[in-house]
Amino acid sequence: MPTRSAAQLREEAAREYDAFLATCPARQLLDRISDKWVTLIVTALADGPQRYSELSRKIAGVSQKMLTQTLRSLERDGLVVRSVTPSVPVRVDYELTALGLTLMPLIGQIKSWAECHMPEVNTARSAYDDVSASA
Amino acid sequence: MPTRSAAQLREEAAREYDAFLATCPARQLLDRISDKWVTLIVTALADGPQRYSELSRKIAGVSQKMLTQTLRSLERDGLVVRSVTPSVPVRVDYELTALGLTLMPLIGQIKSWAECHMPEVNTARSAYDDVSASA
DNA sequence: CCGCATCCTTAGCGATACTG
DNA sequence: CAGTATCGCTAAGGATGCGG
Repeated sequence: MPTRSAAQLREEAAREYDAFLATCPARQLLDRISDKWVTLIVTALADGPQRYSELSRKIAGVSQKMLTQTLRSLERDGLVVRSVTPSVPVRVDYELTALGLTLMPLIGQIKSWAECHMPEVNTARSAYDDVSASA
Repeated sequence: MPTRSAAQLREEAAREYDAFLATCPARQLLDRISDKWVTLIVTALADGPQRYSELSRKIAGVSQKMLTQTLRSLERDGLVVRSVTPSVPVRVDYELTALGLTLMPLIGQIKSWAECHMPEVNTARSAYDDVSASA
């Protein structure tokens, strides 16, 4: 049992790590989670445990390779657990861990933001492109 | 003046767009903002308007090319405004727009999460690597 | 100071084929 | 079903040099 609470440890971590520094581990972590496949997989898992094939179907356009690769990195970082049911054929489920659950809502907000603000972005793009074209 | 409020428009947009679909515009937008340089630039601009050189210094490890390129895409999407002061030498400032300000806190949370939960991720990685090594 | 253009290298990623 | 392995390409992105 630590002499400091989990919340205190996180405060210390926040002071110790700085993602603006190129060599800081937090920078690397930020690079990983700032990834489109991570975003889509984590939000897909918001609905609860999912089978590999379910994720594959839900996240349109993801290749086997990227799905497996990204799931592995999420598992390694402790955001996702992989559970194998040794039936025939094999059944594999993926689920967010407690840690993954703390990140999920944040990422979910990003996805929602993209969907909600699409019209404004489209407007901005048209305006920008018009000015560029007339130049 | 629209017959529907901005909030209503966003609700409609949320129903219309789905980032899980590969061809949906919201998917492309999500891909863009799920980018490490976007994350760092937007959070850097949280402190208010910044000069190009300030951003360059603050975001360690970013190349001129990526900084300029990412700023341009953010400008096109209406998240950032670029203002030029025609002095000699030229002074260029970047600032979040109203739209950018709505995204900034969400992205800021992601960055904070990475910094705060680094210890837990490190622990998870060690555990994962140990199991892999012993296999 | 700001940033565009060019070259060039790397590695991210998709497609395909094969296994328990 | 749920992967692993290999090939091959494209595009991201760094380095350098020039221009307003």
